[in-house]
Amino acid sequence: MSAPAVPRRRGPRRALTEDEILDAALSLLDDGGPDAASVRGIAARVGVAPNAVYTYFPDKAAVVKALVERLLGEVDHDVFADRGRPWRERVEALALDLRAHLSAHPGAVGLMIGGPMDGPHALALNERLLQLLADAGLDPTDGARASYLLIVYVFGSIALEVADAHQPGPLPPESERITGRHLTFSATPSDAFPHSAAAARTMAEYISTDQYLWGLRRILDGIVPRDRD
Amino acid sequence: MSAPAVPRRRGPRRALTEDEILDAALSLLDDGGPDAASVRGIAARVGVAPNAVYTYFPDKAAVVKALVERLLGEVDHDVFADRGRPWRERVEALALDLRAHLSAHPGAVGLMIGGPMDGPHALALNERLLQLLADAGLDPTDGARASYLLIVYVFGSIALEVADAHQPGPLPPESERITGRHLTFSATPSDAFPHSAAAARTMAEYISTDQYLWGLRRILDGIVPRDRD
DNA sequence: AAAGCTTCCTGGACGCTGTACAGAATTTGT
DNA sequence: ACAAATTCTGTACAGCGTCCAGGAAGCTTT
Repeated sequence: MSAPAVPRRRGPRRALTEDEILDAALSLLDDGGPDAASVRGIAARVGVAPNAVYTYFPDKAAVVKALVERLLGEVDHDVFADRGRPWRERVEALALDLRAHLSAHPGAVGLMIGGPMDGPHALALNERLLQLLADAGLDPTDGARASYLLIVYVFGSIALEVADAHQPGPLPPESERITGRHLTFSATPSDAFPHSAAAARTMAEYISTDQYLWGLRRILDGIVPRDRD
Repeated sequence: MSAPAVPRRRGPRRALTEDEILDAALSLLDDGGPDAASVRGIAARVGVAPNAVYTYFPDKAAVVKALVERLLGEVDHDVFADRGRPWRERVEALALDLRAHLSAHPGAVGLMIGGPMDGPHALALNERLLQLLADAGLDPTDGARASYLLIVYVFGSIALEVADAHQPGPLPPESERITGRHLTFSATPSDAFPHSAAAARTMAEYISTDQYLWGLRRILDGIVPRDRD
């Protein structure tokens, strides 16, 4: 049973696997941003000639697509599929999980929203979200609409967050980025932009987890109004 | 008074203006997507040698930045600044205006969210949105948070919408894109993805103006709860 | 065991990219 | 008239994605 049972095809053994290529691409992406994840760079990292990559993927776009799929797959755990918990908690868990996974790879976020997310893992994610909103009592149409609203919010937030980083490489800690933004916004001229100048502190925190959750909860309130007292 | 009064600097007259370069860049972007908007392409379009572009902008990133700023500026009209109208209407007008302007240039959307939007026109947009939400009765902190929530939604929606286009060039009509998506989603296996298969119609309409407004209204409801009857 | 077919990887090349450098041409200030 | 400043061109370099031809490796058939 340990035998792969796969009828080995002809020709020399492969020196690599698709996964090793994706590993290399991701680590280059993390270190040096999108420009660093070149076919030549990937090949050098795994120790083959540049064009050997084309044995595993038809072109660079396919590498990117596979990488995006893999990152989406990492999230597909059932952290938020526990149907015993309140549905709001489950949505928040999913949203936080996605943000944590994706902002760990800032260079990949641009690639993700640069093309349609129509792979199997994206579909699986959508399915779970639809299930979750059905559990919340939404009818199928509203559930689907709400699902997309949430997806737009989550990916939009993450995209704007990583776009705020001024250089490639891993994101600095949140507090550091907020401090930097605060320094920038403090220079806002209060005569031309009075509201902006007054809101500098809050604007510095646009990229914070607090703002992320605040916005998410406003959306959930809009989807399923809470009781007022 | 028609005299520019600008003490012409030395050297030969400039053959172009910054705006002509941005025009060329935008039209290339519209026709052939991001790849087509190369420095060489721009230079050829305006009839100069490639490196002449560097007389007007320090590098390509500066061209992109200026182009993004210009597109944001086109929206800065006071369509939504009419403080006599209900604030919800004004937000919807802004959101629709932004979507119309930006999705007219799909190739530019990726460039827009690829970097921080911190130019003067972006700031002006933020200022007006803050003003609008202050008019709605929100306190400064909630107003700023709500402002960012709306920005995330608008730009996230547009980004996902243009990412759904499978080829460069202008977006096909909405109805056409929805039909194409419906064809795709109709193939969803209903055993593995029951909710998705059942919601295929709604999912095809994710990129529609209806869905866009539906999501926007849910967000507005979440920000300022409507009275229930 | 030998021959043949299939597959993998390499060296080299092509056309493209952004951009740096040197020089010729043009206009202004002295 | 001369000097200084500015613009644009020609050329070049390194890097990019990708294609092609060819040698090496290994399974399949004879």
